[in-house]
Amino acid sequence: MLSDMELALRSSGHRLTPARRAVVQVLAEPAGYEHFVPEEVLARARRLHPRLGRATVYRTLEIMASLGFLRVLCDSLGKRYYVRATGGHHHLLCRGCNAVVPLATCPAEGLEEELAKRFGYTLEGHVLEFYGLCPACQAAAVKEACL
Amino acid sequence: MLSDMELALRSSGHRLTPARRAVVQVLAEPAGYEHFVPEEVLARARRLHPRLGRATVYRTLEIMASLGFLRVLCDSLGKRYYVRATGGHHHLLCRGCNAVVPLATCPAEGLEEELAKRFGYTLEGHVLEFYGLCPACQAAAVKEACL
DNA sequence: CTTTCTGCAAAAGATTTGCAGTTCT
DNA sequence: AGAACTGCAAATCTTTTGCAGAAAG
Repeated sequence: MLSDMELALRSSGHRLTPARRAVVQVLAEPAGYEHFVPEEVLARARRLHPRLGRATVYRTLEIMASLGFLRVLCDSLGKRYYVRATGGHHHLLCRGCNAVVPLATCPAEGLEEELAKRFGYTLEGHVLEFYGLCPACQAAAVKEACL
Repeated sequence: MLSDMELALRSSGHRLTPARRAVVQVLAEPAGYEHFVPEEVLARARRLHPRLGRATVYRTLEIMASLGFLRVLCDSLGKRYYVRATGGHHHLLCRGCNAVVPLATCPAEGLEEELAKRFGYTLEGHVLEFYGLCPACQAAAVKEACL
Protein backbone atom coordinates (compact mmCIF):
# COMPACT_ATOMS: atom_id res chain seq x y z
CA MET A 1 0.00 0.00 0.00
CA LEU A 2 1.61 3.20 -1.16
CA SER A 3 1.02 6.57 0.42
CA ASP A 4 -0.02 9.58 -1.63
CA MET A 5 3.51 10.97 -1.48
CA GLU A 6 4.92 7.70 -2.75
CA LEU A 7 2.41 7.62 -5.57
CA ALA A 8 3.23 11.20 -6.47
CA LEU A 9 6.93 10.41 -6.51
CA ARG A 10 6.43 7.58 -8.94
CA SER A 11 3.92 9.29 -11.19
CA SER A 12 6.16 12.32 -11.50
CA GLY A 13 8.82 10.12 -13.01
CA HIS A 14 10.96 9.58 -9.93
CA ARG A 15 11.89 6.16 -8.72
CA LEU A 16 10.52 4.65 -5.61
CA THR A 17 13.55 3.49 -3.66
CA PRO A 18 13.90 2.28 -0.08
CA ALA A 19 15.87 5.41 0.80
CA ARG A 20 13.15 7.73 -0.47
CA ARG A 21 10.42 5.70 1.11
CA ALA A 22 12.14 6.00 4.49
CA VAL A 23 12.34 9.78 4.20
CA VAL A 24 8.78 10.10 2.97
CA GLN A 25 7.57 7.89 5.78
CA VAL A 26 9.10 10.27 8.29
CA LEU A 27 7.37 13.18 6.59
CA ALA A 28 4.07 11.35 6.91
CA GLU A 29 4.39 10.56 10.60
CA PRO A 30 1.51 11.85 12.69
CA ALA A 31 1.48 15.39 14.07
CA GLY A 32 3.89 16.56 16.70
CA TYR A 33 6.71 16.80 14.20
CA GLU A 34 5.73 19.81 12.19
CA HIS A 35 9.25 21.11 11.60
CA PHE A 36 11.44 19.01 9.40
CA VAL A 37 15.08 19.84 9.94
CA PRO A 38 17.29 17.86 7.52
CA GLU A 39 19.55 16.49 10.23
CA GLU A 40 16.61 15.28 12.31
CA VAL A 41 14.90 13.76 9.33
CA LEU A 42 18.11 11.87 8.63
CA ALA A 43 18.25 10.52 12.17
CA ARG A 44 14.65 9.41 12.14
CA ALA A 45 14.70 7.95 8.67
CA ARG A 46 17.80 5.95 9.55
CA ARG A 47 15.73 4.02 12.01
CA LEU A 48 13.85 2.73 8.99
CA HIS A 49 16.80 2.52 6.60
CA PRO A 50 20.14 2.56 8.44
CA ARG A 51 22.39 2.98 5.38
CA LEU A 52 20.63 6.23 4.47
CA GLY A 53 22.99 9.02 3.53
CA ARG A 54 22.69 12.69 4.34
CA ALA A 55 22.73 13.77 0.72
CA THR A 56 19.75 11.61 -0.10
CA VAL A 57 17.75 13.33 2.61
CA TYR A 58 18.54 16.75 1.15
CA ARG A 59 17.73 15.53 -2.34
CA THR A 60 14.46 13.94 -1.30
CA LEU A 61 13.31 16.94 0.70
CA GLU A 62 13.93 19.10 -2.32
CA ILE A 63 11.96 16.78 -4.56
CA MET A 64 9.03 16.74 -2.16
CA ALA A 65 9.10 20.51 -2.05
CA SER A 66 9.13 20.75 -5.82
CA LEU A 67 6.14 18.41 -5.93
CA GLY A 68 4.29 20.76 -3.60
CA PHE A 69 4.25 18.56 -0.49
CA LEU A 70 6.73 20.61 1.50
CA ARG A 71 7.64 24.23 1.87
CA VAL A 72 10.94 25.76 2.97
CA LEU A 73 10.92 28.14 5.89
CA CYS A 74 13.52 29.32 8.34
CA ASP A 75 13.45 30.27 11.98
CA SER A 76 14.47 33.65 13.37
CA LEU A 77 18.08 32.48 13.41
CA GLY A 78 17.94 31.77 9.72
CA LYS A 79 18.06 28.01 10.06
CA ARG A 80 16.26 26.12 7.34
CA TYR A 81 13.44 23.69 7.92
CA TYR A 82 10.55 22.26 5.95
CA VAL A 83 6.87 22.16 6.78
CA ARG A 84 4.05 20.25 5.17
CA ALA A 85 2.52 22.35 2.47
CA THR A 86 -1.02 21.40 3.34
CA GLY A 87 -3.17 23.95 5.07
CA GLY A 88 -1.73 26.84 6.94
CA HIS A 89 1.02 27.39 9.45
CA HIS A 90 0.63 30.06 12.06
CA HIS A 91 3.34 31.06 14.45
CA LEU A 92 4.27 33.61 17.03
CA LEU A 93 8.02 34.22 16.88
CA CYS A 94 9.94 35.86 19.67
CA ARG A 95 12.92 37.87 18.49
CA GLY A 96 14.39 37.75 21.99
CA CYS A 97 14.62 34.04 22.72
CA ASN A 98 13.71 32.76 19.25
CA ALA A 99 10.81 30.74 20.61
CA VAL A 100 8.26 29.55 18.07
CA VAL A 101 4.69 29.19 19.31
CA PRO A 102 2.37 27.42 16.87
CA LEU A 103 -1.16 28.77 16.70
CA ALA A 104 -4.14 26.50 16.38
CA THR A 105 -6.52 29.02 14.88
CA CYS A 106 -6.39 30.03 11.27
CA PRO A 107 -7.48 33.54 10.51
CA ALA A 108 -6.72 33.41 6.82
CA GLU A 109 -8.62 30.37 5.67
CA GLY A 110 -11.54 32.26 4.15
CA LEU A 111 -9.20 34.67 2.48
CA GLU A 112 -7.45 31.98 0.53
CA GLU A 113 -10.46 31.20 -1.59
CA GLU A 114 -11.14 34.84 -2.27
CA LEU A 115 -7.59 35.52 -3.37
CA ALA A 116 -7.49 32.41 -5.51
CA LYS A 117 -10.51 33.63 -7.40
CA ARG A 118 -9.24 37.17 -7.71
CA PHE A 119 -5.78 36.33 -9.01
CA GLY A 120 -6.44 33.05 -10.77
CA TYR A 121 -3.98 31.27 -8.52
CA THR A 122 -4.38 27.73 -7.29
CA LEU A 123 -3.58 28.18 -3.62
CA GLU A 124 -2.24 25.30 -1.59
CA GLY A 125 -1.56 26.83 1.76
CA HIS A 126 -0.16 29.77 3.60
CA VAL A 127 2.18 30.83 6.33
CA LEU A 128 1.30 33.53 8.80
CA GLU A 129 3.99 34.61 11.22
CA PHE A 130 3.71 37.24 13.89
CA TYR A 131 6.91 38.78 15.16
CA GLY A 132 7.48 40.32 18.54
CA LEU A 133 8.62 39.72 22.09
CA CYS A 134 7.29 37.08 24.43
CA PRO A 135 6.42 38.09 28.01
CA ALA A 136 9.70 36.82 29.44
CA CYS A 137 11.79 38.72 26.91
CA GLN A 138 9.77 41.89 27.46
CA ALA A 139 10.60 41.63 31.14
CA ALA A 140 14.24 41.00 30.35
CA ALA A 141 14.31 44.02 28.07
CA VAL A 142 12.85 46.24 30.77
CA LYS A 143 15.30 44.97 33.34
CA GLU A 144 18.21 45.56 31.01
CA ALA A 145 17.05 49.09 30.30
CA CYS A 146 17.18 49.81 34.02
CA LEU A 147 20.78 48.68 34.50
CA MET B 1 22.74 64.09 13.18
CA LEU B 2 22.10 60.51 14.21
CA SER B 3 19.48 58.28 12.63
CA ASP B 4 16.92 56.48 14.73
CA MET B 5 18.80 53.22 14.33
CA GLU B 6 22.00 54.87 15.54
CA LEU B 7 20.20 56.34 18.51
CA ALA B 8 18.65 52.99 19.32
CA LEU B 9 22.05 51.33 19.13
CA ARG B 10 23.52 53.72 21.63
CA SER B 11 20.59 53.83 24.01
CA SER B 12 20.47 50.06 24.13
CA GLY B 13 23.97 50.07 25.52
CA HIS B 14 25.84 49.33 22.31
CA ARG B 15 28.65 51.52 21.13
CA LEU B 16 28.40 53.71 18.10
CA THR B 17 31.41 52.82 15.99
CA PRO B 18 32.30 53.71 12.41
CA ALA B 19 31.86 50.07 11.38
CA ARG B 20 28.35 49.88 12.78
CA ARG B 21 27.39 53.23 11.38
CA ALA B 22 28.43 52.09 7.92
CA VAL B 23 26.25 49.00 8.15
CA VAL B 24 23.30 50.87 9.59
CA GLN B 25 23.61 53.50 6.89
CA VAL B 26 23.23 50.81 4.26
CA LEU B 27 20.13 49.52 6.02
CA ALA B 28 18.67 53.01 5.93
CA GLU B 29 19.25 53.58 2.24
CA PRO B 30 16.08 54.44 0.35
CA ALA B 31 13.77 51.75 -1.03
CA GLY B 32 14.80 49.48 -3.87
CA TYR B 33 16.96 47.40 -1.58
CA GLU B 34 14.42 45.57 0.50
CA HIS B 35 16.41 42.38 0.87
CA PHE B 36 19.55 42.59 2.91
CA VAL B 37 21.89 39.70 2.16
CA PRO B 38 24.94 39.78 4.45
CA GLU B 39 27.46 39.57 1.63
CA GLU B 40 25.83 42.44 -0.26
CA VAL B 41 25.57 44.54 2.84
CA LEU B 42 29.28 44.00 3.36
CA ALA B 43 30.08 45.14 -0.15
CA ARG B 44 27.95 48.23 0.09
CA ALA B 45 29.07 49.18 3.57
CA ARG B 46 32.70 48.86 2.55
CA ARG B 47 32.19 51.79 0.24
CA LEU B 48 31.63 53.81 3.40
CA HIS B 49 34.17 52.04 5.59
CA PRO B 50 36.69 50.04 3.56
CA ARG B 51 38.29 48.15 6.46
CA LEU B 52 34.93 46.66 7.43
CA GLY B 53 35.10 42.96 8.19
CA ARG B 54 32.56 40.32 7.35
CA ALA B 55 32.06 39.26 10.94
CA THR B 56 31.11 42.76 11.97
CA VAL B 57 28.36 42.80 9.36
CA TYR B 58 26.91 39.57 10.73
CA ARG B 59 27.17 40.84 14.27
CA THR B 60 25.57 44.17 13.44
CA LEU B 61 22.72 42.63 11.48
CA GLU B 62 21.99 40.40 14.42
CA ILE B 63 21.97 43.34 16.80
CA MET B 64 19.60 45.29 14.59
CA ALA B 65 17.31 42.28 14.42
CA SER B 66 17.39 41.87 18.19
CA LEU B 67 16.47 45.54 18.52
CA GLY B 68 13.48 44.95 16.29
CA PHE B 69 14.62 46.88 13.21
CA LEU B 70 15.20 43.86 11.04
CA ARG B 71 13.65 40.46 10.59
CA VAL B 72 15.27 37.30 9.29
CA LEU B 73 13.61 35.55 6.39
CA CYS B 74 14.78 33.11 3.80
CA ASP B 75 13.95 32.67 0.15
CA SER B 76 12.49 29.54 -1.38
CA LEU B 77 16.01 28.16 -1.67
CA GLY B 78 16.64 28.60 2.02
CA LYS B 79 19.08 31.50 1.72
CA ARG B 80 18.99 33.90 4.62
CA TYR B 81 18.25 37.58 4.23
CA TYR B 82 16.97 40.40 6.37
CA VAL B 83 14.08 42.77 5.77
CA ARG B 84 13.08 45.92 7.58
CA ALA B 85 10.69 45.00 10.34
CA THR B 86 8.25 47.81 9.73
CA GLY B 87 4.63 46.82 9.10
CA GLY B 88 3.40 43.63 7.55
CA HIS B 89 4.30 41.83 4.37
CA HIS B 90 1.65 40.00 2.35
CA HIS B 91 2.46 37.96 -0.71
CA LEU B 92 1.17 35.42 -3.16
CA LEU B 93 4.05 33.11 -4.10
CA CYS B 94 4.11 30.84 -7.10
CA ARG B 95 6.09 27.67 -6.52
CA GLY B 96 6.42 27.21 -10.27
CA CYS B 97 8.06 30.44 -11.38
CA ASN B 98 8.80 31.93 -7.96
CA ALA B 99 6.81 35.04 -8.78
CA VAL B 100 5.92 37.22 -5.81
CA VAL B 101 2.71 39.25 -5.92
CA PRO B 102 2.43 41.78 -3.10
CA LEU B 103 -1.03 42.20 -1.61
CA ALA B 104 -2.36 45.55 -0.59
CA THR B 105 -4.93 44.30 1.88
CA CYS B 106 -4.01 43.09 5.29
CA PRO B 107 -6.36 40.52 6.75
CA ALA B 108 -4.33 39.96 9.88
CA GLU B 109 -4.25 43.41 11.34
CA GLY B 110 -7.11 42.90 13.78
CA LEU B 111 -5.75 39.56 14.76
CA GLU B 112 -2.48 40.95 15.90
CA GLU B 113 -4.03 42.81 18.77
CA GLU B 114 -6.09 39.83 19.83
CA LEU B 115 -3.11 37.49 19.85
CA ALA B 116 -0.99 40.00 21.68
CA LYS B 117 -3.54 40.09 24.44
CA ARG B 118 -4.03 36.37 24.55
CA PHE B 119 -0.38 35.38 24.68
CA GLY B 120 1.07 38.42 26.37
CA TYR B 121 3.32 39.07 23.39
CA THR B 122 4.29 42.50 22.17
CA LEU B 123 3.73 42.12 18.45
CA GLU B 124 5.62 44.25 15.97
CA GLY B 125 4.59 42.93 12.60
CA HIS B 126 3.78 39.87 10.58
CA VAL B 127 4.35 38.09 7.34
CA LEU B 128 1.49 36.40 5.52
CA GLU B 129 2.36 34.34 2.48
CA PHE B 130 0.04 32.33 0.30
CA TYR B 131 1.60 29.52 -1.72
CA GLY B 132 0.37 28.03 -4.91
CA LEU B 133 0.57 28.12 -8.67
CA CYS B 134 -0.03 31.16 -10.81
CA PRO B 135 -2.24 30.81 -13.90
CA ALA B 136 0.73 30.43 -16.26
CA CYS B 137 2.34 27.69 -14.19
CA GLN B 138 -0.96 25.85 -13.86
CA ALA B 139 -1.13 25.77 -17.64
CA ALA B 140 2.47 24.59 -17.87
CA ALA B 141 1.81 21.81 -15.36
CA VAL B 142 -1.16 20.61 -17.38
CA LYS B 143 0.86 20.60 -20.57
CA GLU B 144 3.67 18.61 -18.97
CA ALA B 145 1.24 16.03 -17.64
CA CYS B 146 0.11 15.40 -21.22
CA LEU B 147 3.56 14.63 -22.57
C1' DC C 1 19.83 -3.25 -20.15
C1' DT C 2 19.59 1.72 -19.37
C1' DT C 3 18.92 5.35 -16.57
C1' DT C 4 18.33 6.94 -12.24
C1' DC C 5 19.77 6.60 -7.35
C1' DT C 6 22.70 5.91 -3.40
C1' DG C 7 26.14 6.64 0.02
C1' DC C 8 30.45 8.41 0.78
C1' DA C 9 33.73 11.71 1.04
C1' DA C 10 35.38 15.90 -0.63
C1' DA C 11 34.12 20.60 -1.85
C1' DA C 12 31.79 24.72 -1.41
C1' DG C 13 29.42 28.12 1.12
C1' DA C 14 27.70 30.50 4.95
C1' DT C 15 28.09 31.77 9.70
C1' DT C 16 30.48 31.85 14.11
C1' DT C 17 34.28 32.20 17.19
C1' DG C 18 38.93 33.13 19.37
C1' DC C 19 42.06 36.69 19.87
C1' DA C 20 45.22 40.44 20.11
C1' DG C 21 45.08 45.01 19.05
C1' DT C 22 41.89 49.29 18.90
C1' DT C 23 38.47 52.49 20.13
C1' DC C 24 34.36 54.20 22.42
C1' DT C 25 32.58 56.31 26.80
C1' DA D 1 41.18 53.29 32.49
C1' DG D 2 38.03 49.72 31.33
C1' DA D 3 34.70 47.49 28.77
C1' DA D 4 33.25 46.81 24.29
C1' DC D 5 34.34 46.36 19.45
C1' DT D 6 37.10 45.25 15.24
C1' DG D 7 39.21 42.64 11.59
C1' DC D 8 41.34 38.55 10.54
C1' DA D 9 41.79 33.87 10.12
C1' DA D 10 40.57 29.55 11.70
C1' DA D 11 36.89 26.64 13.08
C1' DT D 12 32.03 25.17 12.46
C1' DC D 13 28.15 24.16 10.34
C1' DT D 14 25.14 23.30 6.57
C1' DT D 15 24.32 22.13 1.94
C1' DT D 16 25.97 20.63 -2.57
C1' DT D 17 28.65 17.82 -5.77
C1' DG D 18 31.41 14.16 -8.09
C1' DC D 19 31.64 9.37 -8.46
C1' DA D 20 31.72 4.43 -8.74
C1' DG D 21 28.78 0.89 -7.55
C1' DA D 22 23.77 -0.63 -6.84
C1' DA D 23 19.12 -1.07 -8.22
C1' DA D 24 14.48 0.36 -10.14
C1' DG D 25 11.70 0.10 -14.20
